[in-house]
Amino acid sequence: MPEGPSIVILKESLIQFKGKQLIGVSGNSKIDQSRLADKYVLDFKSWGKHLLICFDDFTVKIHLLMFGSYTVNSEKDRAARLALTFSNGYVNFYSCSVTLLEGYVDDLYDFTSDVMNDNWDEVKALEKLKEIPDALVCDALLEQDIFAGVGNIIKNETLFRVRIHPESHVGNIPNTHLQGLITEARNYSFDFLNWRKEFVLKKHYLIYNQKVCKICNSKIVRKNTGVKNRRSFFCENCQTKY
DNA sequence: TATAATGTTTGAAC
DNA sequence: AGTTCAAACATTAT
Repeated sequence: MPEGPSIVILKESLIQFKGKQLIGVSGNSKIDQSRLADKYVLDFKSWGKHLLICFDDFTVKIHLLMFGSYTVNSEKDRAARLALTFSNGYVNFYSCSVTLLEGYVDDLYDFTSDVMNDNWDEVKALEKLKEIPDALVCDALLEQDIFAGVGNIIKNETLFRVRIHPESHVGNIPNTHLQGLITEARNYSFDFLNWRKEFVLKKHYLIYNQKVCKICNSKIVRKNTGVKNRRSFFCENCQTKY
């Protein structure tokens, strides 16, 4: 569920409730649910892995973390964390993080750092990468302040596509390749989005969870890398370590 | 069945 | 005071 493109799918599934008035709010979330009662949802937005439910003077942030889920117009056999009912249907969120943020969403988020957003700014991303030359690129890609929405699958697939070794130091990667990495992070995220919509994401994995390199047939290395210590899959032969 | 995994925050420990 | 790290949360496929 939880990488950026999946949250875009979630957002799109909620368009039917945009502009609608809440007629029911429940769930075991500890936010002040009375704030939502009878309010109109102005919009549903996403920023990276955050789903944002926008009200006039506050924003509800849903983060699915690793295992969160949701249902639209159906139930799960489990208590909902937050259940929102409208005149034309309802959405339930399960085992997720729910936070109420004061203020309107556009004053709270910088959408230029969301790889899925139309306002994604490659130049800013490059500038931010230049500020962390000592970081490993596997960590940098997971940095939500730079690449909001990129998760571990997108990280691995993007690095393989641009033939960069996950343990490369950011400062050692030539500019043209850094630029290519930034472009591909967004590019692959949209492939991810389209494949996930068609339920064919897994069969398109080139490196993630794979055993053998699809280019050179050599054994793919699986190793936890970086200070974030997340799983990386890479081909020593095809990906350059800078 | 035990394990590990698409993630992030928190607070203790150093 | 800044960093590092384990714990916590919770579900599902293998």
